[in-house]
Amino acid sequence: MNQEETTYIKLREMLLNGDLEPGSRLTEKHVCDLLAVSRTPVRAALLRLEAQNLVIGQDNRGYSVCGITVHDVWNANVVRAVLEGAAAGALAARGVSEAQRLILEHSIDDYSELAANIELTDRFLGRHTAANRMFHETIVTATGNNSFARSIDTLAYMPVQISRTVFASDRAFAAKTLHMGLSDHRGVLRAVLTGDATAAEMLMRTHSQTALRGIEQIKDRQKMGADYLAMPFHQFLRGVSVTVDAA
Amino acid sequence: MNQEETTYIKLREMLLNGDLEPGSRLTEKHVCDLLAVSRTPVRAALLRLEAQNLVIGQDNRGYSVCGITVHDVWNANVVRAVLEGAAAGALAARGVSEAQRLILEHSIDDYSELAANIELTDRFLGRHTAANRMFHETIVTATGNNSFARSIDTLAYMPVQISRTVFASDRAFAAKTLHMGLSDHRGVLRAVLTGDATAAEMLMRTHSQTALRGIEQIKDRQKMGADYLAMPFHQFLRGVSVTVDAA
DNA sequence: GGCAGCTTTTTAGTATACAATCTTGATCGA
DNA sequence: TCGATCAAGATTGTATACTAAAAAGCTGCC
Repeated sequence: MNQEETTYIKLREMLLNGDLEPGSRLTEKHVCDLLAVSRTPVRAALLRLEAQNLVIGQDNRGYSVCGITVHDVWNANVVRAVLEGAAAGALAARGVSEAQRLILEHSIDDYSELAANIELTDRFLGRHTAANRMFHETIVTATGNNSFARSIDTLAYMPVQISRTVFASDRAFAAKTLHMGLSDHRGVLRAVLTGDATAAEMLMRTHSQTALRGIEQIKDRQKMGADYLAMPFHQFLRGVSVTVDAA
Repeated sequence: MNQEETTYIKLREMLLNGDLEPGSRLTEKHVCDLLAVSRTPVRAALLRLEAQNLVIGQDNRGYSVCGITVHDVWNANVVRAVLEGAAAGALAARGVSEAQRLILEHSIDDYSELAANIELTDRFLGRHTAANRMFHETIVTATGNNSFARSIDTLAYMPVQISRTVFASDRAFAAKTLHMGLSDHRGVLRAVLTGDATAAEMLMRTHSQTALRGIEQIKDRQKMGADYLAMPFHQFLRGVSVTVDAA
């Protein structure tokens, strides 16, 4: 793989992990030394990261690390839920093809199997993420309006991280979320298939808010204060003890 | 201004104008010759344009010009309307500050003045765009959730172009749109101030769909076939004869 | 005449030298 | 002592040479 790509990926990883102090300056030379590449791939990586609001650049002044707080992720998920809700509504109004219906039903079958036999293994978490993702992405892409997909892509990354972390950290919460998620998916699909756009939108929006329940669950369990929303997101997640059984 | 910025702006202008054949390849050297700059600022500009989906890059193969059809703009505006609707709903639920209320009312006053005395001058169109923009942007930013603003930013550019073009091309349509727009804004503000989130969302979503009426108006007036949605957007707009009175 | 394989050419990826700009700190004067 | 001005250093902006890889063209064989 070329360096432009690896530089981008490594730097993004560091930013999302919180390895770089939020708000601190990030000079090109600093990144060059850090990753042992020349300035050209570094500049490319920084431009891409700026478009994703992970860093912010000022003219002739280089870049600063954007701090992402719990509140930012909360806000992003609110918007994501709105968009996924609208996509479900649009899909109900438009109607689904036979192939799309099969994919949606298949993802629900997978999900159902998982709900019947909960484990806290990496393998299980991976299968759950895949089934969940298949349902959500199919709803969105099946609308035929790729503005939905593009807008959601930039918002979904962290909310999905939450779900996975909370799942892995609390068996009871995982079980509850899994069963509710299953019934949510079924409800959305029913509304979509019967062409009830209003119901589909409302159900999907509510369902996609689930990540916010995950945030509140973490807050309560860790006995965090009311200012937890101002915490750097990576720090918030890092506080959660994850217990994954051996697969 | 530095070349990185001017290169980006000029190239974006050309892409949005349709000066470059959609689907055609766009090599770095080609752009260098076109704008008489070296490859460094060109690469930066292309990376930024790729993030906005105006060009698409393949590994080791450079970039291609993304063709934007009328359908793409239609889809973008559907999503924009969803987001602005949700923002209005969120704002109604959250409540507005005194300062925000004043700005919204002021923008409506401006709008009202314009509706009372319609002209088709550049100056008038500029004032209308400003008043309209002030209302929409304030609704969105006042939510305090900047994920709304960021998502909408990437979607609003072309829909706004439509409004302006249709306005300038048809006095009767302009008058109708202006009066409806005024009453829409008033309705949204009333719902927001009374805290009726459901009404605010619905009214704002419907209102933001106005650009789609503009598209249909152009289609009908130009007597275009059913396949107008597949047309390149710039070509679609270029077909509209704009008649602006001397200011 | 068509096609495989080689060669040439084009083009993106990378590194780096140099220029322009901004920051920082020191020095001089009031 | 405080402030202004200038110099030195750091950092981004720009151009360009070089490298690697892919596309295009060519040649000779079947």
